[in-house]
Amino acid sequence: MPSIKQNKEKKKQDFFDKVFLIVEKIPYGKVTTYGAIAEVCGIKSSARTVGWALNGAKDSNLPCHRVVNRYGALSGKIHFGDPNLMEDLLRSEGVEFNEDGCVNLKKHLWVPEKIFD
DNA sequence: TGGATGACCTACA
DNA sequence: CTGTAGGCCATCC
Repeated sequence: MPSIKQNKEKKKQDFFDKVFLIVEKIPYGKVTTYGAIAEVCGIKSSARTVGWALNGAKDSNLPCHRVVNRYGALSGKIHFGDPNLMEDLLRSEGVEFNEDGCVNLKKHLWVPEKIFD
């Protein structure tokens, strides 16, 4: 029986590709959230999967340091190798932090466009 | 095929 | 506020 399994391979590549494109579009001095990316990717209910995608993105040239959680906390800083690297990069871009070490989403939150509309 | 993992989010006590 | 629980989707073994 004929099977078209190659379509499956393409799908996962598509998902990663979406996340890569969005993160790559994050402007200077701005940050976005996993939920926002997930929504644009079409998996709004699974911000978790977005983080997983970034897990592979950290090996890429993507500014993963501009991706934070809902509260603006640097939840993924540990995966940068140096926990201080993420904060230092954002501060270097003019991003402000709160006492809790969270990004001031009020001023630096950036929502990606639905490029897949 | 299915359990385990993951840089999350929301809700409830 | 903290802890617990469920969900959600993709990947690995």
